[in-house]
Amino acid sequence: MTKEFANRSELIATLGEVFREYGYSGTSLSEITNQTGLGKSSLYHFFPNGKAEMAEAVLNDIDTWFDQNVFIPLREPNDTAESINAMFKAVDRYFQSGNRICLVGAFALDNTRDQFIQKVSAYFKEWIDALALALKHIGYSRSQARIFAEEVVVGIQGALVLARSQDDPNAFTRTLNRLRKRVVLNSND
Amino acid sequence: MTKEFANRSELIATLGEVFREYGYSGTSLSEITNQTGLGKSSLYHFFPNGKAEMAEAVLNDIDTWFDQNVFIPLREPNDTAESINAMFKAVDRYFQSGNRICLVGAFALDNTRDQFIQKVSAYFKEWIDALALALKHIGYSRSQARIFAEEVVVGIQGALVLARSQDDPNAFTRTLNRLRKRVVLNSND
DNA sequence: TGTAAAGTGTACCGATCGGTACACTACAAG
DNA sequence: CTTGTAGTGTACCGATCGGTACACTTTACA
Repeated sequence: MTKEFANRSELIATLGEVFREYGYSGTSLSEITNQTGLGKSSLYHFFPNGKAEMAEAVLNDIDTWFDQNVFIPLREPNDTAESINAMFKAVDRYFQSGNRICLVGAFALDNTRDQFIQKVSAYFKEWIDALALALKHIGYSRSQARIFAEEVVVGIQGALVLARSQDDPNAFTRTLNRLRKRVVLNSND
Repeated sequence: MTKEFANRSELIATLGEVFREYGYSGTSLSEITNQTGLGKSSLYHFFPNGKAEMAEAVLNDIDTWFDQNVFIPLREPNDTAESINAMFKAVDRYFQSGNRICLVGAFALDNTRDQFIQKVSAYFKEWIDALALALKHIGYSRSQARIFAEEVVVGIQGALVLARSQDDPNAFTRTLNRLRKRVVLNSND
C-alpha cells in the first residue's frame, strides 16, 4: 500500500493517534502529513472526503475494536463472569494503563460531537447496554445492572480525564481496579 | 465597560461559554466576535495577548468560582458534613444539572492541556485534596478519604462526558446522586 | 467644557487552513 | 513489454486563521 503503512488499518491507527493528540479541530492536514509521512495527495487518495472521512474511519476503527474485544464477548451468554474480567483487561490494554485518552470521549466534549454525534452516542450506549446485560447474567437485577454498567463506563471516562490532567496514569489504573472489584464482589455469581 | 457587558466578569463568562461550545482550537476570534458582539479591537483591548489570555482568564474565573463555592467551604473544619452536601448542590448548579460540560476537563483531554497544564492540573488536585480533607473530618480514614474523593471527582467528570455524548443530562444527575449517597452513607459521622 | 483615557470600526498583515488540479511514478497483471 | 491502476509531488486555490495599525468615538472626571 505504502512504504510507511502496510495496509489501511495501520494508517487509520496512526490517524487516530494524531486526533488523540490534537483533537479534531486542532489537527491540521499538515500535522497529519508530518505524522504519517504522507502528502496531501496520498491522504486524499485514501480519504476523498478529507479530514472528516479520516476521523470517521478512526471512529469506525475504534468501534470495530470494541465490538470484537469488548461488546461481543460481553453479550455472549456463556462465560459471562470471565468476559467481564476480560473487558477490564482489554480496556486497560486499549487505554495503555492510562497513557492513552478516549478519543470518543474527547469528541463528545467538543463541538466535533455535532458532526459525529451518532457514532459517539452509539459507542457509549453499546458499551453500557452490553455491560448491563453481562451484569444481569451474573446475577444483578435489571435495574441494578444498568446502574452499575453506567457507573463503570462513567468511571472509566472520568479516570481518563483525571489521569491526563495529572499526567498520572496510575489514577486510571486505580479506578479500573476499584470498579472491577465493586462489580465482581457485589455480584451473586 | 461596554454596551454588551456591564463588567469584565460578564465578558469572561461569555467567553467561557464559547470555549465550552467549540473547544480551544475550535474557537476562532471571529466566533468570539459573533458571540460577544465585540470586535477584535475591543477584544484585544481587554486581552492584549489574544485568545490565550482569554482562555487563561476563563480558567482563572472557573478556579475562583470553585475556590469560593466548593474548595474553601470543604476545607472549613466546621460544618463539614453540610459543606459536602453544599458541594454537590454547587456542582449540580454549576454544571446546570448536566447541561454544561467541564471546560477544564475538556482542556485536559486535548493538547490545549500543554498550554494550560498547570491550571488544569491544579484544579483537579485542589478539588480532590479539599474533598479528601472534608471526608476525613466526617470520619473516614486518610486513605479511604482520598479514595472516595478521587472517586467522586472522577465520577463527576465521567458523568459529564456521558451526559454530553447521550445528550441526556439525567445521566449526570443520576451519577451525582449516587456519589452523594455513597460518601454520606458510608461515613461515620 | 476640556482633556485623557477607555473602548471601537475598518482595513490590513503574513501564515495557515482544508481542499483541488494535474502530471507524474511505481507497480502488478496480462 | 504493454497497459491500467494505485499512489504521489508540486503547485496552486480562496477562505480563514490569529494578530496589528491607527484613527476614530465615547465616556469619566476634573
